[in-house]
Amino acid sequence: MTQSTCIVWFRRDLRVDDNPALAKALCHCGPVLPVYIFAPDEEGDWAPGGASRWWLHHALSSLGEALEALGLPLVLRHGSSLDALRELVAETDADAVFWNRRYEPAIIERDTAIKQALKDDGIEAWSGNAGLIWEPHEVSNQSGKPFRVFTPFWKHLRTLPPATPVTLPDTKATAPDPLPDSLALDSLELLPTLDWDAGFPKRWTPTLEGASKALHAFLDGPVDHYEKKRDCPAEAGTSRLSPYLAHGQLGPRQVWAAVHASGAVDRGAGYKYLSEIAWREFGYHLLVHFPHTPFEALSDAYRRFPWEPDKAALEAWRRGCTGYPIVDAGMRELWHTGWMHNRVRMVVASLLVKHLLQPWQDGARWFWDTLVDADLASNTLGWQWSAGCGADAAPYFRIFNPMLQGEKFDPDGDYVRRWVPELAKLPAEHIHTPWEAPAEVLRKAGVTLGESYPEPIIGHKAGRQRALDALAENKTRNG
DNA sequence: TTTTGAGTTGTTCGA
DNA sequence: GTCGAACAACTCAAA
Repeated sequence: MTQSTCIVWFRRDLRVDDNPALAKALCHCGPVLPVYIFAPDEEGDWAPGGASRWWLHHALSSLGEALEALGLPLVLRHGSSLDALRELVAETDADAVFWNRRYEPAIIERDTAIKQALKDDGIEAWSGNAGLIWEPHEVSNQSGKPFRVFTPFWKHLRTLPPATPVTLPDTKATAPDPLPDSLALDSLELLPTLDWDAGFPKRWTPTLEGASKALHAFLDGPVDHYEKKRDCPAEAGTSRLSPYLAHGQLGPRQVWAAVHASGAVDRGAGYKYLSEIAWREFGYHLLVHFPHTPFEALSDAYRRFPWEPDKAALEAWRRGCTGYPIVDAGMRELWHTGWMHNRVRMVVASLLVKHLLQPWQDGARWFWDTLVDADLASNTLGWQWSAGCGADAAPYFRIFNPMLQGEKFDPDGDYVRRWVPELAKLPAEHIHTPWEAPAEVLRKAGVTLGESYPEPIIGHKAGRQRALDALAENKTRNG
């Protein structure tokens, strides 16, 4: 007698190792059908942005190869997830669908409905955990409430055993016969039509092999100097694992275990990095417990903040034409590589929401569209933190001084030179403040302010004061 | 029960 | 030049 097929529905867990849904399916005895369904309309206004889709294309290609090696071709579908799953159930006579959970509010709602619908059809529907070390509903403070401050959250996590990676069973699986039709990857049209992504392949290897190499390259060296060098954008001091984590080519459990196995924690280093993994967990904790936060401030006091939306200011920021070199370098790094160094993300965010008084949601949306590591939980947490309106927010008076940040963290100006070539010939002394450079220095460097490079979009002192005034005004309004 | 201290990522000002 | 204080309001846990 033939066994029924089990469908593995891949989503943001585009890997073979440490994949509970795949592992469970391989224990199921019957044929296994891996499927990915591209359903951007179901993402609740957070369909993958352009950079994320570019990565997704390559991640799917890589996953397809890895599954092929197991003898399980990946089937691609497009459109309604429930319809596609039902079609595949019918085509393969499947009796089970397994997947790994996602935590975005719209996806939780969709998946809950799909699970019920499949059960009503008489199909076993099961979801596992591939995306987090500690799931949001397992974690609460002593009052039984969700945490709103990182440090107690992190202290609490350290009292809990971390989930460990799942290993695949040593069983051979077969694909269903006949195999259902698959769309061609290209037909999903995930790659940009204009030539915007030209610089991405130079920076990234968006494959499973690339994920593994990036993890080990980080653990073989940079992790030991992470605490100091992670703030210097000109250096490769950070892990650069975020896009692999965002697409599930690496799971946080794997990263956690690898950091420990590398001995970095025992050497005293590594701990700071693990706390960054915990920040990712904190982002998901907040997203699940406060599901309105991708759209609205967590803090009630910021719901009617006197933002001053200004299309021209927003556009200057997006294009990297604010006249603040460190900010413009960051925005251009983002555009050209789909990624921005974390220190610089804070600086550009501070300028947008404080000096320019633009709604943080506009910045979050631009990051969403342009980051290869776009992740709703981390993006929301980061922007609400910068705007001061979220959990464990930056204090209102923390208004970054873009010149000081540049001088502190890019002292030689190498980061600015790399991404703002029109300033490349300025000496380090003036590279973060070109408007204060003597005329002769500017002339020699070939810089004409207002022509080859803009004047600051707003003076630092004036922008800072306007932000403080808006914050005072907000306090009067709300409270 | 109430109080107290501390909290990712900073800047400015005045001594 | 360096250094400490001040810049809210609220969360959380320990005392």
